[in-house]
Amino acid sequence: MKTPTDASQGSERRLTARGRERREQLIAYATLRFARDGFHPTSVSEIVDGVGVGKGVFYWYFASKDELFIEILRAAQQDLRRTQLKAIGPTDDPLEAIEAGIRAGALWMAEHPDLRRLFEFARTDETFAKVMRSGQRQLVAQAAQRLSTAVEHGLIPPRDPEALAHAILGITNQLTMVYIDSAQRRPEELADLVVSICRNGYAGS
Amino acid sequence: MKTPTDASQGSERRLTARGRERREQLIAYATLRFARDGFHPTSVSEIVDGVGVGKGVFYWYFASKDELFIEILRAAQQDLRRTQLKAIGPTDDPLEAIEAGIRAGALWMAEHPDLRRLFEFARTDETFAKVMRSGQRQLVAQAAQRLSTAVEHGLIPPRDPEALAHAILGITNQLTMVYIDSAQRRPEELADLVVSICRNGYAGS
DNA sequence: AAGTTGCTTGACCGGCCGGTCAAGTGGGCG
DNA sequence: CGCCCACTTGACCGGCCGGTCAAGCAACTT
Repeated sequence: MKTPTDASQGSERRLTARGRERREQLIAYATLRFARDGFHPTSVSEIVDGVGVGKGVFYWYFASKDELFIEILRAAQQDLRRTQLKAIGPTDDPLEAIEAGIRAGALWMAEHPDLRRLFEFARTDETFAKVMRSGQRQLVAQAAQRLSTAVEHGLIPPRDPEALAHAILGITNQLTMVYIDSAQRRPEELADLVVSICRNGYAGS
Repeated sequence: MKTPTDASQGSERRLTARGRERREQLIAYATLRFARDGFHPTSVSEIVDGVGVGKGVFYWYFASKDELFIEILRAAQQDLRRTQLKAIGPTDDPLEAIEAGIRAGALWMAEHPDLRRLFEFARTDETFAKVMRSGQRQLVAQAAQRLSTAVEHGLIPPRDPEALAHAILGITNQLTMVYIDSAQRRPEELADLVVSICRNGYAGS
């Protein structure tokens, strides 16, 4: 939060290898607890107890409980976006790119249930909603770009690309929740389903 | 709310007209605050202060903060379901029924932003998630029923009706969030968009 | 050896939390 | 009129919250 150019990292302190390790340990355990019990119900004391360190350790690495949470969110959003871009690769076919993007998104959601739960909560809390909106805007922009290209090439009927991108997001989130958390299907199965419904709706061919 | 068949209510108190009014007042104000500031960050003290009564009044009408929240959720879910059923009416045409259901759902979401926000939070908190799952199951069952009928009549291609119902829910939630909360479009505009995307996906005719 | 700095400890702080309760208050009804 | 009871009050409770800090420890550098 000190370097004006770096938006995502606290990186205010010089850390040794041991320090970086401790930091990651705290992040990992906090992610687990926030996902399982919720952000507000999980206290800082519980986190440090769970890791087996004193309370001061937490405030050595993070300015506050909120800041830790925001860092978890930012890192997860970045990972999702990068995973999606990598999965698409350098394709020329817009339709193929769209499908690959949807599939990668669904797979990421399926494989990161904890982070998904954090996302869902964060959207409902005004303190974190703006972080979520920022990340979601980038994700939607990526997808809308590809959809727009497909419209220009006449590959799909003309429709608001942003609306479609949001719809894809909504389908992915909802179906992941149902088919991964409740019914415990395989991620690939989920991805196929999401792609199919996104493409065709309920009346499509 | 008093009928013994209603599983949501426990031992009720005999309320006078004045009592019922006070109760509704507390529910209304709590809904407002929970939606604006979140459930955990809003204290019981803030609620009674906002209404202008002593703290004991709250616990005269509600057993706990959690119970009040659950009652708000149950009532809202019921209202959504009833609104949807009423909007569909006694139609014979399955496709028409599906579209009317989607439209009514989207309109309800657009017209009840506070309750929508409560729903979103409640899904992320284990204490309330089971209430939400129960309500959502009923909503999805209603929709899946209609979709299933449409498949049987050969009006739409065969696909898992439950998956479609969940997809519709996901699209509705996501697009409402974007087009009502952020961009402030008219509810009817949103409803049209949701119906169109649900029916056709991104590649549909 | 002495100094520097990264890291750790855990008692402590003021404040707020959800919830309780003994003591009223007041409106309707016999 | 007098009583009952639905309703209201607000001080109070034990407990936990996020966050602080003086002090100690450990691993390098000089």
